[in-house]
Amino acid sequence: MSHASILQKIRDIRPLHQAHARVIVSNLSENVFLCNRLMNAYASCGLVSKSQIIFSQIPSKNLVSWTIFLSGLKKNDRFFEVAEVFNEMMVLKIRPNDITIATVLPAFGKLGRVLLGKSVHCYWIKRNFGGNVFVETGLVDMYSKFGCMRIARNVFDNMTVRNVVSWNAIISGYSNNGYGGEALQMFRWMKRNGLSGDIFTAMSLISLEDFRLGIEIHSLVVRSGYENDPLIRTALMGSYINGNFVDDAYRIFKGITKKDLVAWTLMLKGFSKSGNWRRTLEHFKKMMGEDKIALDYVSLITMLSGCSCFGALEQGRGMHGLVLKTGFQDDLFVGSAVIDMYANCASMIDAKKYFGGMVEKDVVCWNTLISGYGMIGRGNEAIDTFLKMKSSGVSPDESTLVSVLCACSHAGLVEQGLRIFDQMTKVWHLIPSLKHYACVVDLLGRSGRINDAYSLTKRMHLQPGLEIYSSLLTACKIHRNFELGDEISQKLVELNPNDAGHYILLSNMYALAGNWDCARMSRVSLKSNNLKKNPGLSSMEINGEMFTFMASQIDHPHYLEIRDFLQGLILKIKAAGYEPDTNSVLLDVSDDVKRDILFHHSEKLAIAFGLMKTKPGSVVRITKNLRICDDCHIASKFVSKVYARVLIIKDANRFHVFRDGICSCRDWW
DNA sequence: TTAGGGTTAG
Repeated sequence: MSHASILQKIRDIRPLHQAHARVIVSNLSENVFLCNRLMNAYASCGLVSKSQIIFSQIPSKNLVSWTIFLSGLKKNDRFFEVAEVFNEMMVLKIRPNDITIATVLPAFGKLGRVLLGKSVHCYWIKRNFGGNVFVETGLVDMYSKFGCMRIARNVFDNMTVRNVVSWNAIISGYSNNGYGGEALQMFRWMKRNGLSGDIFTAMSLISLEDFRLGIEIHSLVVRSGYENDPLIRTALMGSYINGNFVDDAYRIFKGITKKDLVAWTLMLKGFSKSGNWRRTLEHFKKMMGEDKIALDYVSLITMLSGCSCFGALEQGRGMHGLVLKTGFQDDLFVGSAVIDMYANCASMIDAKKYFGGMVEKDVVCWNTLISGYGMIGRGNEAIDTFLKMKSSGVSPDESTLVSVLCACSHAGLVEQGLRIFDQMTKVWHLIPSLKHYACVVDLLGRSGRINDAYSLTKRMHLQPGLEIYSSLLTACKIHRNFELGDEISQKLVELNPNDAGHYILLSNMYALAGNWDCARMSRVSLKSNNLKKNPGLSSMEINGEMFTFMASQIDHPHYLEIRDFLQGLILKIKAAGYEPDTNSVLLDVSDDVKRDILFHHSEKLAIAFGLMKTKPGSVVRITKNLRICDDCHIASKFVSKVYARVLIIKDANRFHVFRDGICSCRDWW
């Protein structure tokens, strides 16, 4: 057999090294044809560096050498280098052919290199002699990854030849971009064209989370013989987790004989998404212990983001340690997850320290740090960080503006926020989105300029949506503007009749206005629509263990000791001047009942438990899933003074740091 | 030429 045909078949490293040695011994190491085959074989074994060395030593590279080198990089997920090498080709005026183009398009899609992708598309149109199903499918896939579904569809519609891969590209494109209906329509159209779909089609359809498709997908999976395919199973798990059916996902997980990293990581997300931190931790320990799974950057990010959501600082520090141990400290994604974890655990010193130690910082890292300062009410430091970011040469993006505006809003820096908004839109030519407008409405509304906020929503070039009206309604509630509040609430309910939050806000507002009939009516419509209010939960981590408290939860394992402690606590803070704010109880009941409800708020249970179980003088950290109520806010200030403790409470919006009778939010929230 | 898990802002 010739050297060439041997090389084509080799897919193992050892025989490949032997064959390579023979090529060298036979004095053939300058033969382009053989070198190309060698490069291909090395890349297929995952040894891109070898392939790179051979490529650099070929004296007269041809187009095939370049294409094989690019394809090796792509096969090994080295997309950034694909773009670099392709650019080099362009500089050297080497003209790519159809195969080269079909090779690089997916890399451009994954990298989000829109301009580069479009210019290659133009080049291909100019020199095209007819259709090419590989290039066209690559284009459909690339534009789908860019989120440009119109262009993707246009390319797809103009294809003269389509295979199952082309159909999969357009179906997954629609599915990944949130167009479930269109994905389904294309699937039906594909079937009418005589194609039944394969495992890729099934994966895209599974991720649609449309359970009505169940039987159809199931039969497709069975027919294609992939019923037990681990990929199909993990896709199903993901779908269940997105739909909040964690136990169903876990059932599938248990049935997988060889569980890989993706399956393990998915369950981490599932447990933490369902609010079960204890189970998340148990799962993680199992994953690290008995199954000895090596962590990668995605699994690290998943755990870090869990610690961040639950405010689990001790566990978070442990994860930080694992980041260093596994060598991911220079990864940008992991970096922003670490910064976010520290920021969400109210430890800005650690967040800033990690940020400072990063070799390279991208826009997400900066944004994370800015919003971290924002959440804790350190608005000036957020603005300062924003200015440093600009002078360091990193361009702000849409999220930067959201982070800065939020920070200004939390700190009451109205003029500064408005100035930055003005500058970003006029000088940086950033087109404001609904989110930006929602931030500005929030900024104006909180400071009492409700009319300015309202007229902005009428002036802007976009149709106001849920976000804008929610911000307005919150402002109406804070500043007791019941008339406008009523008008806005009606709009919110019309826009989304299934959101319990709007009914609650409306009911609370009527209650504040003393209009108990309307308040009751709003709660009745909540019930008649079968909607449930999210229960208020406060949680805290003590010695790495998470404790969760729900309002009036008398069956809590620590209830009796908490109740006794709480009685003493109330007496002590009352002696210091605390008066229960019964207005915070938006129910039409007697003052005695109101006080009883107030004293059993989840925050107060958590505070009592925290004071009992932690060392005197140490910081008590609590995370609440909803906004902290007025009375708990007042009580926390007294507790911080009377017990000489720092209380850090994170609510749905921001942090409140109570120290010596004062809150860091300066009662601005 | 198509594939499952991931970071910021509300």
